[in-house]
Amino acid sequence: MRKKEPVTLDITCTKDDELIAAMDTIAVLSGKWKIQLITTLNCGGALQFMEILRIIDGIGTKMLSKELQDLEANLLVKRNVMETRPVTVKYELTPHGRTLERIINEMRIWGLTHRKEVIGKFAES
Amino acid sequence: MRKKEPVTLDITCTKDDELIAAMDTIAVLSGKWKIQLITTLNCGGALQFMEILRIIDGIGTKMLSKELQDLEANLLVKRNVMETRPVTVKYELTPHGRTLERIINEMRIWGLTHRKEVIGKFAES
DNA sequence: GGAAGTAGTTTCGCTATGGAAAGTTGCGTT
DNA sequence: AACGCAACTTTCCATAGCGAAACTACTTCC
Repeated sequence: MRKKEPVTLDITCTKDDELIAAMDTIAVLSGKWKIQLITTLNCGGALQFMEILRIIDGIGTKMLSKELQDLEANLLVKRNVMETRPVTVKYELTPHGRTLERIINEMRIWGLTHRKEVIGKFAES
Repeated sequence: MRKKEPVTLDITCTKDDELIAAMDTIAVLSGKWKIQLITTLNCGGALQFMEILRIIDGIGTKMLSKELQDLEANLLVKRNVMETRPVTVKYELTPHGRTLERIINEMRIWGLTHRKEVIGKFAES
């Protein structure tokens, strides 16, 4: 490959900073179970670990634990240890986590139109 | 792990189908260079392979080639072979590809508020 | 004939992601 | 003392994603 002296485009329509912000959003929602987990908590309210495990078909303890920790680190999910016997833990979306509903809804809508677009062009050929 | 008889939630607030649609959107935009590539084409119009290679700092020929093929398969990018000597190829967003601008913008906005949220809480502690 | 430019593909290797299964800890019940 | 249950963690393994570098194919310029 050639040596590339970085080209500073005169067409600077998106700042680097804003590009990274969009990529951050993707990063937060990436991972096989994130969207499903967020929508489950958005619909079901506060749920226990084992409850989520039974609701989300196919997920295992390791991935559920990891995905919950990811969301917690991003302040999207709150972990509440209940003083029951035996101890149970409830997970719920934070107010910040609930702001994801809007963008996930947008993704849902775009995904549906995309599907129609692709199926449509596929039928043409 | 326990045997899990799949639980059909009475809290059925999101249909499976719609969940998958949102995940499709993530899938289309996943990959290290997708967002940057789409915004580059959205801003720069029709660009040659080598032009993109020089604009997007850090990308290599293999990944650029692959990411362009991914987008083309999803009908988001059109590949135009120009009858120049030597042959050049121009890539540009399709009308469908341009519909991504809206959702990427939403991601950009959410990403910025998310950054403030996380930095804010971090400063608290 | 050799260098250089466009547009890729191929190979090798590393790291990240994700799954299955078993192990851990701390209670409470029988 | 043994079993059960919640909530995890750990280990092992397979696949996927990504990058650097080299290689291919074609053409034009010197």
